[in-house]
Amino acid sequence: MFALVDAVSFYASAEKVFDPAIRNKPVVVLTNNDGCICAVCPIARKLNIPKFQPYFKVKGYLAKHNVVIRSSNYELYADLSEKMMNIVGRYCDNQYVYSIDESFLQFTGFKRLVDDWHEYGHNIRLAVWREAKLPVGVGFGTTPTLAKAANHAAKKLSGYNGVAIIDNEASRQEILTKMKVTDVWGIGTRLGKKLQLMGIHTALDLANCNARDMGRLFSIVIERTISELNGIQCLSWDDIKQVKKEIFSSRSFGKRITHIESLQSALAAHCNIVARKLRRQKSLTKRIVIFASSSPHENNYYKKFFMHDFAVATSDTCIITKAMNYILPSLFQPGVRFYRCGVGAIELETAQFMQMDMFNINKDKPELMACFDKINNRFGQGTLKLACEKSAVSWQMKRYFLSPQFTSRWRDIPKIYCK
DNA sequence: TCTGGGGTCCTAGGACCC
DNA sequence: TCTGGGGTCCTAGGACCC
Repeated sequence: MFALVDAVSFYASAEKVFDPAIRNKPVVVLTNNDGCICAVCPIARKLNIPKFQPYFKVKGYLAKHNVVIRSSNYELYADLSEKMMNIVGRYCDNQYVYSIDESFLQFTGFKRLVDDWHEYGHNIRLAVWREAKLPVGVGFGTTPTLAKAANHAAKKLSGYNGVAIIDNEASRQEILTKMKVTDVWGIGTRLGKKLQLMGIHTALDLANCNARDMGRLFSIVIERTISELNGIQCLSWDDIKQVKKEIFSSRSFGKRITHIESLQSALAAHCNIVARKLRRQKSLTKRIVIFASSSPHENNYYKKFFMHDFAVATSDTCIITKAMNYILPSLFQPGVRFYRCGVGAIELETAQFMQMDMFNINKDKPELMACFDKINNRFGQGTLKLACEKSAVSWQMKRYFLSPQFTSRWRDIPKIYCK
């Protein structure tokens, strides 16, 4: 048995945790640079506010309906996420945190312990609400894809009230019939349209297709999805938990950049993030890609990238940043109004089986990096950084509607007034 | 003033090699 | 004289997710 636990519009709910005044109001959260809407709370959803629309296009509509607007407060979300995951983790010895607000649980040998999954799911919901003030949905299923489907039912279909279970043919049919095919995990709008033309409208329609034929027609992904919808497990626990095959860090700037120093500062920050992520999943990279571009919405769209190969795979911030600095002059072009840049680690290998090079001395400093991580994890990211990262003032993202750093800054700590 | 997110994986097609 | 197989790697772009 699998379960998927995730929060109801996590970012919007997180904004409500320390601000009871907005709990009963429509709230939306914007992406970096206040670019698009990325989270819509259930109250705001009733106003038909579309997700991932540019903010400036719906500004007027939001103002008209007194919608509360917040910029993304990642410091806050990261803390609340950790808190939520710890609570959920108490209910299963086998948890995988899949994204900032989702975690998969795998229950093996729980038959004797749990005789009512429904009650168990509600216990999880109750605990998260009581301790973290976050609403979550819980979906149980015999495969990861069915757990995802049940989670969808728990949150979006009427009559489930936050918990849904697919553990027999009746419950499977009932839920899949009520789901649109595009609500299935792995089926997006593009594939959805093609399927509609084939007369496949609901999740059950899709489940009833021949997996092999559909696989030939589309891809291996859809083949696995169909099997999983039929209770045949294709995604093993190890698949879900698999380490990333590539790691990127990129961001658009708060304002356009025209100086090489600013670009260097931003790229150095991305090198740092990528290297940290590599170390966290115990990977090394053999090759990185460094890229920068102007805005695709403007004329003279400029877009460039460069690859760099390492003789010995690495996760060392200093080595990766050095490669970036080497590439930087070729990437930069005077006159271009840079809008975005980033760093990607591709071709990863596990740190456990490090392949050395006979003619190159390994310059990694694992002890230094371990110390670096320890200090930054304890005192906050950015406490220690390379000099060429400088400060982010020239390229920092716009966050006009930022809520206080309730959990990560002393002066923002919530205050309770007693009469 | 002028505005448009970020991350990961898969696939098709071409180049190249033996 | 002219034709033919099969594998790997690279790259751009597509698709999906939250």
